[in-house]
Amino acid sequence: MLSIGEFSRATALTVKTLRHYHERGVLVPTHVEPGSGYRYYDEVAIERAGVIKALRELEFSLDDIGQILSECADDADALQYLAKKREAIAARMAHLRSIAAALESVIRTENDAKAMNDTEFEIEDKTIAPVLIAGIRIRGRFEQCKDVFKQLGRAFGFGLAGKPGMLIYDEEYKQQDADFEPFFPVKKSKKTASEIHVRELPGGRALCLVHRGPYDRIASAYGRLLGEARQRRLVAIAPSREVYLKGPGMLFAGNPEKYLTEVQIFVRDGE
Amino acid sequence: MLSIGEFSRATALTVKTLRHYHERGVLVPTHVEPGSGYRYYDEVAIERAGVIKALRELEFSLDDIGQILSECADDADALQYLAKKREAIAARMAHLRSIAAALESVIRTENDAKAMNDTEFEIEDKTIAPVLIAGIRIRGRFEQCKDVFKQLGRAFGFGLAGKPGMLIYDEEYKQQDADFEPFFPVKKSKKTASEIHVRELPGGRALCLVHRGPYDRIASAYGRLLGEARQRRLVAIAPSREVYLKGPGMLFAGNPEKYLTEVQIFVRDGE
DNA sequence: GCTTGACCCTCCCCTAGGGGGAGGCCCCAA
DNA sequence: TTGGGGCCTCCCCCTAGGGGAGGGTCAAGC
Repeated sequence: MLSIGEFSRATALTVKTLRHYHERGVLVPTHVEPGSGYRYYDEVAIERAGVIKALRELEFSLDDIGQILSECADDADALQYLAKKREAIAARMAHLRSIAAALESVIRTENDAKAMNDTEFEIEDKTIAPVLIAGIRIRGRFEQCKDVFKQLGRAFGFGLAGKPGMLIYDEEYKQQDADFEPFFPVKKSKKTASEIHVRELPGGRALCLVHRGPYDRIASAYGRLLGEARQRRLVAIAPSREVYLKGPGMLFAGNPEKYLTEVQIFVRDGE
Repeated sequence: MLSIGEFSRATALTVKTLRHYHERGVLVPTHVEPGSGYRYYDEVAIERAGVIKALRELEFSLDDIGQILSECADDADALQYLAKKREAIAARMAHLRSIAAALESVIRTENDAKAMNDTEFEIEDKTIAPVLIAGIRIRGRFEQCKDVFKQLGRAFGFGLAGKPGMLIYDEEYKQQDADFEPFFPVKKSKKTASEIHVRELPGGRALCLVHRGPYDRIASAYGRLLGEARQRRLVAIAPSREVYLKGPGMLFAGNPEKYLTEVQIFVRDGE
C-alpha cells in the first residue's frame, strides 16, 4: 500500500489532484485510515489511475470518466463514449476554424490597408476579372448594408475570398430608394435557403479610383471617374461597383478618414 | 438613457451578463443612480457592447477585451491581439486534431476487432505489401514493448496508418534477452532525434495465422506456422512479424482471451 | 520516550463567464 | 394606494484543480 505521496510519484498525478479525484469519486483510495484520514492506494488503483490519465488526456470530464470506469472493462465497451467525444471535438474544431477564418480575414484586410497608407490614388483603367460572389440585392438606404454584410458573413462563416463590395444599380445617386446589392466574394457556391444570390459577376474594362475618407464624400470619386470617361469617350455600364478595401472593421468603426473604397465604373467604347 | 432591461434587449446581452461586465469593468454603465443603484446606458455603450460581443465571439477573455478596448480605436490597433489569438487557436486546433486522431485510431481498431469476433482463423499464404514504419529495436524482455509503443505514440501523435506490430529477430524464442522491434506504420517520415528508426519494411510472401488469446500462448501459432512451412517445403526468413489486431487497448488492458495477434512468418521456396 | 522533519489532513479561497434564485427596493400606471 | 414588473445585492453553482493556513501523524534518530 502506498501513501498518497508515493502514489503521486508512481502515477505522476499531484496530491491535490488525487484528493480531488477522491472527493469526486473517480479514484477512491483502497483504504482510508479511520483515525488520521490518511489515504492508501494499492496496485489496482495504479492501473485505474492510468486509465483516468489517458481519458483526461482525451479531455473527458471527470463525470464522464466516472461513468466510463463504472461501465467499461475494455476499450470496446467505451466505443460509444469515444465516438461521442469524437463528434464533440469535430464540432469544436469546426467552430475554431470559423473563428480562425474570421481572424485571418480581419488581419489580412488591415495589413492590406496598412500597406496603402501613404499611397496617392489615381484613376486606373483596368480589366476586372470575373468573380464568384454571394450578394443580397435590396432597395432602400445605404445604411442597411451593414446588416446585410453581417448576414452574409454569418451565412458563409467568413470563408471569404476577398474584400466585400457593392453593386449600385441606379444610374444616378439616390439617397432614399437606392437599388443596390452588397456582396462578398466566395470560394465556392453553397446552398442557402435565404435571399442570398450566389453567382459569377462578369469581368470587363473599368475605370477605377480609390477614395480615401468617409462614404458621404464618395461622390467626388464618381465625379472624377465619370468626367474621365467622358473625356475618353467611354460609355459607363451599370451597375457600378464599390470595393471596400477598408471600412468599418469587424470590431471597431474606426476613423472614417482612413476608409479606403475602390469605385469601379465599367465602360465600353462610345459609339 | 436605457435601463438595464432595455439595454439588454438592445444588445442581446442578458441582464446577468451586463451586471457581470460592469463588475469586471469591461462595460460600465454610463450612469448609476446613487440612491437605487439602477444602471443606465447610452448610445455609446451600445457600440461598445457590440465590440465586446464581437470579441467574445472570437473567444477573447474579458481581461483581454478590457485591454483591447482601452488601447484600440480601430481594428488595425488590435492587430497584435488578433494575431496572438490566431496563434492560440491554431495551437488549440493542433491539439484537438491529435486527440481526434487518437480517438479515431481506437475506434477503428475496436471496430475492426469486433468484426473478427466470431471468425475462426486458419493459416493463410499471403503476399505482404511493403510498409513504412517507425520502430525502436531493443534487446530485453517483451514486457518492455508497452513503454516503447507509448513512446512511439507520443512521437507520432497517433498520426498512424495501421495496426502496431513487432519484428522478432531471434530465430528461436527467448524469454530474457530477446531481440525485437516494436513498430507503428506511419504515413510519412518525420525527423525524430531519438532512437526511433523510420524506414520501409519490405513486403513478400508470408504464412500468416491470427492467434486469439493472451501472448503467453502465442507459441502455438508459431508452432503451427513452422509446421506448415516445413510441410510445404518453405524456408522461414527472419525476422518474423506480429501484428497486434487487438491487444491491450489505449485505455483498458481488457480481457486477454480476446486479444488478436496476426503472426507472419516470411518464407521463400526451399532449395 | 522524546524530538524533529517530512508527510498528511481538512478547510477556505481562487480561477472564467456567467446562471439560478432569494429577499428586498424602486418605478410607473391604474 | 396598490399592484406588478423591473431592478438591486448577495450567495451558491458549474470545470479541474492550485495555493496556502493551521494543525495532526509517522518514522527515524537520540
